[in-house]
Amino acid sequence: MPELPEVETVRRGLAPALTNRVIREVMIRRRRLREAIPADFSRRVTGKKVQAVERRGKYLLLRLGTETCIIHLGMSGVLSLSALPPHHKHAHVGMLLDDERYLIYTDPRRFGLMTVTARPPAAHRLLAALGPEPLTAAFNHSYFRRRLAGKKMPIKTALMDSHLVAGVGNIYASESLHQAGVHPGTLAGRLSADDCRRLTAAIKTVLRQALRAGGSSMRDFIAADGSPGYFQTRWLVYDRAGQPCLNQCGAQVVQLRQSGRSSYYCPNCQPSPEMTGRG
DNA sequence: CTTTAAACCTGGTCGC
DNA sequence: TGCGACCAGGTTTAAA
Repeated sequence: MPELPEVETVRRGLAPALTNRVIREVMIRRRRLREAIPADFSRRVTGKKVQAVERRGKYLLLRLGTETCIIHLGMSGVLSLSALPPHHKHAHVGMLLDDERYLIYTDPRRFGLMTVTARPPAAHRLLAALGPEPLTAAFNHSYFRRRLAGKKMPIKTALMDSHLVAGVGNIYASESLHQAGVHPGTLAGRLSADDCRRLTAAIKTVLRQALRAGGSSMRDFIAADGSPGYFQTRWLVYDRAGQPCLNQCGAQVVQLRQSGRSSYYCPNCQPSPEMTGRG
């Protein structure tokens, strides 16, 4: 479950090692991921120099001059550097660099993706419809409120829509709602202006905190340098059903299911809208 | 149009 | 010990 902070942590870890490296050879051991790796992927990537490692939402972008390699880690994807070619059962792609190291893509659940585009990556179909980056000024409460207006889906579900805002996943959606004091079941279009303001701020704060902790969310997340990335942060509500709210309000964290996903909230700190006079 | 559910996939856990 | 049921997650596609 790499969300924005984890992907950004991977980017920061890999950028110094990959920038100015030339990809000498590409080894594809398994082509079928979320989408099949294109048949001409190896040809288009081999011999190219990595000019920059960028991120958009949860997508990593290896800028290769005329081409850009687009990588998504899905929920179990890991990028690592190795002295050995890919050999692990779920190591699907290896790229031999000109420093004799391999960039290895491992993804047991194969929800990830790897492709290449010659166009500006922002115009690629995977990125074109993404909402604003949550840590930029483009994502602000007036934008947020306008996009939520009239929506009848729960705010938790809306938060996870990458077309609304890019990079927020299941964990940080719950954490942001908790920090903002908004019940996850509140219909998106019924958030007050102040709710939108607090929630916008909470999303930014929660993501920045996780980023500072080095990316926190994956049970099976390994940072680019091989160290576990999740040990520093503790979530206030996520995965804490039945445990006391860490605001020490005396209530226990409640788990509910929304759109097939688990959500967690504190019934005291995040009162349901029916109880606030706004429902 | 909006919203929801199913699909993809593997590995870990839980109950029997 | 084994086995089935279920859960985790991001995103797209299909269905309602």
